[in-house]
Amino acid sequence: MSRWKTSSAMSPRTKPPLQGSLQRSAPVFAALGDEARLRLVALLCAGGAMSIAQLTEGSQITRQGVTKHLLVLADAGLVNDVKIGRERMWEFAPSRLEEARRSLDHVARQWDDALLSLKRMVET
Amino acid sequence: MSRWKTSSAMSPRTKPPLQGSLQRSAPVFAALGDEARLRLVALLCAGGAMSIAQLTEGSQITRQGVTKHLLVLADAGLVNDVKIGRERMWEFAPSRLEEARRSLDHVARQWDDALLSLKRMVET
DNA sequence: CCGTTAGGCAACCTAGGGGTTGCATTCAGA
DNA sequence: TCTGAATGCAACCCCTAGGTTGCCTAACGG
Repeated sequence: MSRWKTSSAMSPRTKPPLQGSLQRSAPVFAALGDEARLRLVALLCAGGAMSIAQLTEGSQITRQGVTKHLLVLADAGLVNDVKIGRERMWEFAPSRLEEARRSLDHVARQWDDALLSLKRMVET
Repeated sequence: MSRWKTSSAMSPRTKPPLQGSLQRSAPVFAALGDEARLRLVALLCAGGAMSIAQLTEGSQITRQGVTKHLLVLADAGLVNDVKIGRERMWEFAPSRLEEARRSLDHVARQWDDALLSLKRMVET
């Protein structure tokens, strides 16, 4: 039950924040919140599709570890996999990351607006 | 040892990814990767400084839980706290989030570039 | 001076994350 | 058809993230 208490202490006309777009980005941020996974994202982003073995090489962790990270990224919708022969190629999927970017932009803009209206209040 | 194997399978002139700016954003993303914390960020972002009690009210979790989340956000540099009387006011701190935004922009741009050069290769 | 309200501290609990190892499987190629 | 590379699967381990409860402290407001 995610009801919002419309607290009377809040400034008037404050609409309930996070009506969804930000909330939905939480899994994406969680997936990005790990250096190993950030590395994978950057690799796939710059180098196109890669196999697990390729992604593992040059890493500290095991192939199985890499696989798990890839699954996490896939759950978050940040990567897709395609089987080619005995290999499994992983590729970056930009849509969810775009969404997350927009969420951050939205938050930042909200902040700017708040600052602006505060400034206006002070100046008046 | 985060050495990069300059894999001969990679396309030429591929510079080591994540030379730092993205890597440093991992804690920020990790901090944002939780709905409760996203809610806090949005609240502080829109409503200015708030006390712990204010932030707790209308939430599912305990005051202590909120406190812990605030500490996580503070560790990530996303919020600041100021003690006023017996209250402790928390406010949003935009700099780290800006940095994270830029990181995402960078990744997205890298992806666009990769697509572009691929397209160019195909067309040639 | 006293009740009440806002927080801090510490202990505790539980589930899941990150990582590993070992073995089974599948497919490419000589 | 035999060997080896590329994965999949499952079990296991350890530690931390979330979350709670109980109690203690500090400061308002009378």
